[in-house]
Amino acid sequence: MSDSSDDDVPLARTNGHASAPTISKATDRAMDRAASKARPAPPGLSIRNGPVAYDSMEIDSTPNGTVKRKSRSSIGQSINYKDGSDSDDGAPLAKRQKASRKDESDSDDQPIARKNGGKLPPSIRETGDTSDDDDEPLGTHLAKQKADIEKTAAKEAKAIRSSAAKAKKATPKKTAVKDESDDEPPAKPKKRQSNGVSSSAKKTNGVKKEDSDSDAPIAKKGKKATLKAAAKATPTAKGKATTTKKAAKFEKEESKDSDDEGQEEEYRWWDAPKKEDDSVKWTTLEHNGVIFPPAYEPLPKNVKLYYDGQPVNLHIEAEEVATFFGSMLHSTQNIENPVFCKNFFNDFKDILKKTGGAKNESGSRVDVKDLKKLDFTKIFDYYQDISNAKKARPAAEKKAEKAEKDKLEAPYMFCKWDGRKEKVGNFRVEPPGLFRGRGEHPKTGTVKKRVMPEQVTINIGKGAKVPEPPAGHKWKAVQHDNKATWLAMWQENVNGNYKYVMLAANSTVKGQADFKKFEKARELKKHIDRIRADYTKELKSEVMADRQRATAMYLIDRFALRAGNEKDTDNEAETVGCCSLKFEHVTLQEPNTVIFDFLGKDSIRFYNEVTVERQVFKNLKMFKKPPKEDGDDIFDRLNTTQLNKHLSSYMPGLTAKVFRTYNASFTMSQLLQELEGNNEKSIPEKIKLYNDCNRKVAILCNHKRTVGAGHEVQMEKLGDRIKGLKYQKWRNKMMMLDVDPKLKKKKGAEFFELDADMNEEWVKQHQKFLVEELKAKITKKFEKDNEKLQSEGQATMPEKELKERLKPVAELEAKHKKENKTKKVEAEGKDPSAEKFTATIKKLDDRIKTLELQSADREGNKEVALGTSKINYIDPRLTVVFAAKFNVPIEKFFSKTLRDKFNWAIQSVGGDSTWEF
DNA sequence: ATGTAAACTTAGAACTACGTTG
DNA sequence: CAACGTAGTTCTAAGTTTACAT
Repeated sequence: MSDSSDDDVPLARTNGHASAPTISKATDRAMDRAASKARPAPPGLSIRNGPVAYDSMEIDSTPNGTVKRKSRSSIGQSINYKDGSDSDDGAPLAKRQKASRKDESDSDDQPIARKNGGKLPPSIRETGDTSDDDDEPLGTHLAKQKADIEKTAAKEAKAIRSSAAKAKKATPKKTAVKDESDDEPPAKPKKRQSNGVSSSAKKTNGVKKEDSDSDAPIAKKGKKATLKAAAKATPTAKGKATTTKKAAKFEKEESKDSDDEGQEEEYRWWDAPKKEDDSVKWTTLEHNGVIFPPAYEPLPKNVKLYYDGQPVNLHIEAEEVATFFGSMLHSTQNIENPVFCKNFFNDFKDILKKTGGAKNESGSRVDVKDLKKLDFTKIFDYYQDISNAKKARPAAEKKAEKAEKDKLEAPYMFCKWDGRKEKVGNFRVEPPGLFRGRGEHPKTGTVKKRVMPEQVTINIGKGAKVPEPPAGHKWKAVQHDNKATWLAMWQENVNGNYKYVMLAANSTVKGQADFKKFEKARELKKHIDRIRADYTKELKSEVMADRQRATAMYLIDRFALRAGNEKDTDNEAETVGCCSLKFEHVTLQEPNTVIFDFLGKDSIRFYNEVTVERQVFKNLKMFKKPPKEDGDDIFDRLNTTQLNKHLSSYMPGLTAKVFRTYNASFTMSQLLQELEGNNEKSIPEKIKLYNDCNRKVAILCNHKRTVGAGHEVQMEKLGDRIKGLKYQKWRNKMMMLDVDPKLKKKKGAEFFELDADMNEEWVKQHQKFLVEELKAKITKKFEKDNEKLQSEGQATMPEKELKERLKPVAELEAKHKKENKTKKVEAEGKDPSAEKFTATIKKLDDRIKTLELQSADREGNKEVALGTSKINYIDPRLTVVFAAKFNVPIEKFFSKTLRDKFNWAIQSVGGDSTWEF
């Protein structure tokens, strides 16, 4: 259908080509008819993500003139500013071959030729199973389970939902306890309030006691899990009679009810009744502000920047900028990135201009116009030396300094929030430096300026003492917004982003927010059936916008994509999420395989081959219909606002991101459930099982990490160690034979053969290695002993002694020689026996097994980051329950900080292993 | 409706501490 | 008992979402 760009309905996005506003039945039918007759594979994830090299993209996008967003050659690319030296191939994530995927990419959405008839891509077969309706990212088995569970859950949920809704409607509304309303000036407009500037304007309207709400309708019974704990702690929040406006303001109401016996004792908010209005975050707030980074320390006279071989003098401000670059010469990743260099150099030249330029020794101006002629190595070395010296200092000194630092920071570490001591997260103002944007960030390398107090806004309780700004300075503003949780804020100069000082993860506010997040995800369980049914229907909507929305929801639900806000392409790296997917990010293969390949958040590559429901496939094909081409949006009639608005009609607060939480936690819950029956296993094994589940979730969420350069080497080392053990095992077998030659018959010749992955060549190599190792060990010991003697003022041992000590080395060599020649191994040890050797072999076997396990584990793990999902997506209560059920101490899963962060989960679920997500 | 400021969560890399093990 | 690797922390960039302004 010709050009569709001229339609009445406004487009969600205005770049590039648009799709028609509606889809006629005829169009749909035509697509169906033309479609391949191949039987679609069951929809579902085909766990085929990862591979494919990432080097250049062959198609260099063909920006279609008009577009205002510049479309780059999508993914690929990875500019490889790798470590200079060897710099391999530049593929960022290591080796991976580019999948052949010969791309019928473009052709496929065209005239709908039936292309590869019934041939299914291999990945589809992997998903096996023919159940066609419901499914889940983690394979069909899990999928079915999920479907079942949900069906029932959803049903009862529906009942609960409707009755609950009714009940709610009646009471809580009034509960809102206005109070607010009569306040006059918007003492606290919900948000917005330009940088606190307004603060002054604010009048002291009596912060109408919001307390009153706390005693409102305690209708909410704590969830049952809470009950027993509640009994013990029972805060009786309602007892808070008073609250005469001002009275409560700064007084701790503690005095009254506070069951917080131990003053400082932890506030068990999870046992407390829920507040229905949580927009007010605090009533009193005291803190000490922020710590500014130390002032710049000029370089010593003898350390200079060089230009064109000549040392140059700089104004101190320019010098500081020079050190930003100079101190990171080791970071080839940045230093070799032309964008980084260009941005830095521009900024550097600016500051030079502003500060009088660079001067040579005789004081005349040096025109700095080529970055390549700048030599920072002196600066670099200087900082290296300093850091080395620092590291080398005696422990005591280090400790002292640490203590000093701690003392300095102590006042900032905690704040007083509603009278309780709470930990502050990031009280340090970010130091100046070079902005390190990720991926192809257009601004990477630009100077991030020093933040001055004049840029910092303080948010603090009305009656609290305002922290002193550094001498001679003042704050940008001081405000008292109790609907905000931050203590201080400033705007960074590079991108104009806001930076906030907030509380630490283990604080009450953060904990409550976290709890809320997971509860919301759990609530989604109750609506998911309806949502899915709806979008499934809407996949066929005649309204393009609705059809796109439904399709996007499908992708978000099924494949855990992020929402995908629109980005400012010339000031940010080009990454996408669901709503911002572009033509080139999705490849379609008949009959129903979709290949996603794009850069997501943090420029992390998302590569996934999946099978989808036929209708989804058809829709995507439609959304890619010509004249759309590279650079055009797939969902041109959808944006995240529209999507979220629709979602929230299903459930208050439902947004795209909730699906990720839901999916991750739900999946984890299912996977852990499958672990029932492993109770007898050892603790390490159970941990491993848990981690395996964790890993699957991480893969689902596409949480990656770059594999360190050293990893390859280490894997090899590990492999060698395993082989070494296998070799020892073999030797032991041979020794058995030496003791009792008859065993050969008994056990079969095969038993005594060398492992398949080793040959004589390798053995010789290994023997050499063993010899060297022994030699090194002895020599080292000798030297050490000598050193010791020397320090004690005694005579050192002569070389002769070393020779003597090295005798075993020669013996070992001889032994090897002999063994190689005779093909036999003489039994070692005193009274050797076959039994003894069997025992050692068994031991060796065990070690080999663990090492192999570890090796596989590490390999599988190398580019998957488990932490992110554990910290942000998996409901911690799942882990707590698992730990309890399987008798594994929670420390095995949660580090100290995580235990603090998830204290609410640990406490509220406790030993109760019946809790379910 | 749409654009934008603001606020808060999520994210991987860099740095540091710490337990293991040769 | 140092050296090493990894696990845990810190840092701050990069998302999402909300609500206000227009």
